[in-house]
Amino acid sequence: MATIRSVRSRETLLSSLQGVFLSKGYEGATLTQLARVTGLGKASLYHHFPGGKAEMAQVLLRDAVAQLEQSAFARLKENRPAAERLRRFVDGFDAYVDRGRRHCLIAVLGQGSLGERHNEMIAEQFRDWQRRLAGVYEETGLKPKRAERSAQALLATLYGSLLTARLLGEPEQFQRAVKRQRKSLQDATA
Amino acid sequence: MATIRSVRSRETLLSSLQGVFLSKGYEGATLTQLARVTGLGKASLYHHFPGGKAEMAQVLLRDAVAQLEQSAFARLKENRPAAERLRRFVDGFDAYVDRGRRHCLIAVLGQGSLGERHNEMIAEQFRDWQRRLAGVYEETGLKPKRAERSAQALLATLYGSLLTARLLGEPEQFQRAVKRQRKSLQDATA
DNA sequence: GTCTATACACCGATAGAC
DNA sequence: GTCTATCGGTGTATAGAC
Repeated sequence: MATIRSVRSRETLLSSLQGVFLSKGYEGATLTQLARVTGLGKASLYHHFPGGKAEMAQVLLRDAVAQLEQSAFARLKENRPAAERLRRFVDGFDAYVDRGRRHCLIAVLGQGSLGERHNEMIAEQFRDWQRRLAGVYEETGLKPKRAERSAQALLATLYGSLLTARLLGEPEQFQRAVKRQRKSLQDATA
Repeated sequence: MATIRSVRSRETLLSSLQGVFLSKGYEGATLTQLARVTGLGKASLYHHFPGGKAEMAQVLLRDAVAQLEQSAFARLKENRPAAERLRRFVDGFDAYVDRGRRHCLIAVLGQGSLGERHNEMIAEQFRDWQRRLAGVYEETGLKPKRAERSAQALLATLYGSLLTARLLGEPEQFQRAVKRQRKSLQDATA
């Protein structure tokens, strides 16, 4: 079912769908909009996603987790000094959200009504990410408790500055927050 | 139109409606649900809010701004040392979101599709709040630039830890973040 | 794999009795 | 001020031709 061309097409298809869910949320995204941005008819969407809107969101969610993993969290495993890995993680997150101009689909769908099982999956994923971040903080010399706190604080700062920057309509605020984080990670291990 | 009893009733009415918008978002909240939680028929809701769902959200939004102002930001104007006012602001925010168990309606509706005018109103409100926070930080001895950064960082931390704590289903994470903020505000001016 | 046409439920909203 | 009944519109989803 997946020819070489269709693999690329599927990526652009998913990307178009993602745009709608990002800006409208799960409930706000309608099949009419989803069909329009993809250039397909509604019925054609059901060929690609027999489960309808719920399946689209599910696929996009897994996709977003994979992308964020690849863009950001994978860098925690590189063969570099711990502090440098943390800095590169921050940069990866920065890139994933397009420097504050785009929201994170996981956060968008995680607050919504996609069902308890999905929320639990997202929570599990976040717990894993926090653990891994804490592990790297430990490598920089922090005690476990402090490392855990730093990991939580880092994620909170990234998502929080993304949120407030978007509420304000000023992506620059997010960029400045990222810059500060980079700086503080630099200083901590200078 | 507003007898003494109806004033109290209106508060509980608004509170019920708020619960639906908080958990379902604007698009996700249906008139059927809104009617059910209030114990009224759909048609009766239109007596209280002739503008329908949009008016309910608008009223609730203004209400939330007023509540957050009263619970938290008003404390920045008290006759106390600046650092103590900041600490009391944090505690007020903590109380407003019920120690991390409840989301902030402004953040929920702000990301949504309530129209450009509302988003601009929310952005303006946040800018004002940031300015006022920065002003108090200046009073603690910080230079304007640093004060502005601290204000942005404080709001980002509060909203970010609220977001991540809720994604994780662990309000305790928010409470710990609040505790840390209090502590750092204590140390900064010990 | 995409389309047109359509089913059918539910949405927001209104009419009008009480 | 609340209700029942109902409207028109749109939402998700499907049938079936091509």
